[in-house]
Amino acid sequence: MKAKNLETESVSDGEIGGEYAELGIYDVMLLDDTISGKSCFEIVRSLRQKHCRVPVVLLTEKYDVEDRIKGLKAGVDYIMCMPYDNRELLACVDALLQRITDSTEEPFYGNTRLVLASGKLVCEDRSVRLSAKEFEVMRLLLQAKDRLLSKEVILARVWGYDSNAVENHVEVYVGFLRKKLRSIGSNVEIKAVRRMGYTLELREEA
Amino acid sequence: MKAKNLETESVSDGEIGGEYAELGIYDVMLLDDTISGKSCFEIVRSLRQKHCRVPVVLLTEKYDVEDRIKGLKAGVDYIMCMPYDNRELLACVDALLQRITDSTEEPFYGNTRLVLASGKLVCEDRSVRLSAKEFEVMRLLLQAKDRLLSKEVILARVWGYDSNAVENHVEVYVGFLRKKLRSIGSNVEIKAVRRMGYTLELREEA
DNA sequence: TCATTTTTTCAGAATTACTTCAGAGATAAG
DNA sequence: CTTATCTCTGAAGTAATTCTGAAAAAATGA
Repeated sequence: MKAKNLETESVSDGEIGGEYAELGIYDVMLLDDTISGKSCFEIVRSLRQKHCRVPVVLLTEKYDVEDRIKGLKAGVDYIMCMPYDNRELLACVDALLQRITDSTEEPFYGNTRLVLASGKLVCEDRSVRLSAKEFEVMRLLLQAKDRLLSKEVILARVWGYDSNAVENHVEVYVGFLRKKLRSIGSNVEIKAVRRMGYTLELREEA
Repeated sequence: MKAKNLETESVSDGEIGGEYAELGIYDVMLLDDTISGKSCFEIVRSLRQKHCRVPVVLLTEKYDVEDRIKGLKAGVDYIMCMPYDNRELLACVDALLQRITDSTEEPFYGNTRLVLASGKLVCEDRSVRLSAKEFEVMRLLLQAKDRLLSKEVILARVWGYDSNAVENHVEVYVGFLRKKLRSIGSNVEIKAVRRMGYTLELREEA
């Protein structure tokens, strides 16, 4: 599902849905109570534990206060009982999407900031323009802060999970970004963690 | 058997199945009553005596209350009569798997914590990055808490039960981890128990 | 104590993963 | 159409992890 003029994709197995969500390529997740596999609560809880903040709407068969509490505790954003009013669902999805688009804070790390409006990487008084792909990769890294991002996830989010891009693309773009970071005297370093992925670190001063 | 999209492996001899299970590389064990070799009860009892907590589902031919009680006492987690409802079996396996997957909390011991997202071992304000293999071994040890882990089990889970890695690999990696634990001032110690394996302990203060 | 077994440590070798580069293909702008 | 920029590709170079075998140290038991 991407922005408005909602594109959707559905899976019937809860486990797999969870895996998809982790890829971080969706904007909102609708969870049906009657789904097979793990319980909805489990899916959400496990997503949250993995720091996946995708908004989740739970569609449930019956109204049960206990369940609702459980759901919310697990990290569900909104719960709707069937039969639900379609307009409410749409409104709710809109509201949740809003939250994302609203979070237009400029991501930063160390002395370096990514200016979304101009697509530039800024460090004190120096700046450098990023290409579209460079921008996407840099944004992901900045949003992850000091968490580790696997190449798989970066590929899925920047190139799309069904593209035929390979991991070398990520490596090449990380190379571009490193050069640009150096060129503006940033103290941010993109560190490769062998077999695990990439993460940001502050450059050690000599 | 791994998470969902269940991978399975089957053996027809109870004795051997028991040995496999002890390796600790399976998530759930389905035991068929009609199996040859030792009785199911024996297998389970012996596993439990060896502190192997792998969830066991017993599939039994006939409904016999006495047997059921016997099974549960032996340490079986769930009993199903044939012909059983596939959905019940799936639900039950799911629930059991859940117990495992739920332990996605960041494992810790003493003053030391393994941060899954960044792949770092953290102790108060100091931290150190682990390599992929170091990470796996440390995670196992932390998850085991103060239970004993044999080198055989560590090998099977980190290197795979069919790899040709030898016990020295485990010894070497335990060495790496000890050095890193010391480097961040952790009070956790990886203690070797001769002929048995490794376990975590708090370092004695002088 | 001494002999034996098991664990620890180490240094170098092998392997695997990452980095870089040069150039080809695409796409967009002038 | 030409030029410039961005993106992709494959190959070659580089570096870090992982493995290996052997020697040293520690534990066990006679």
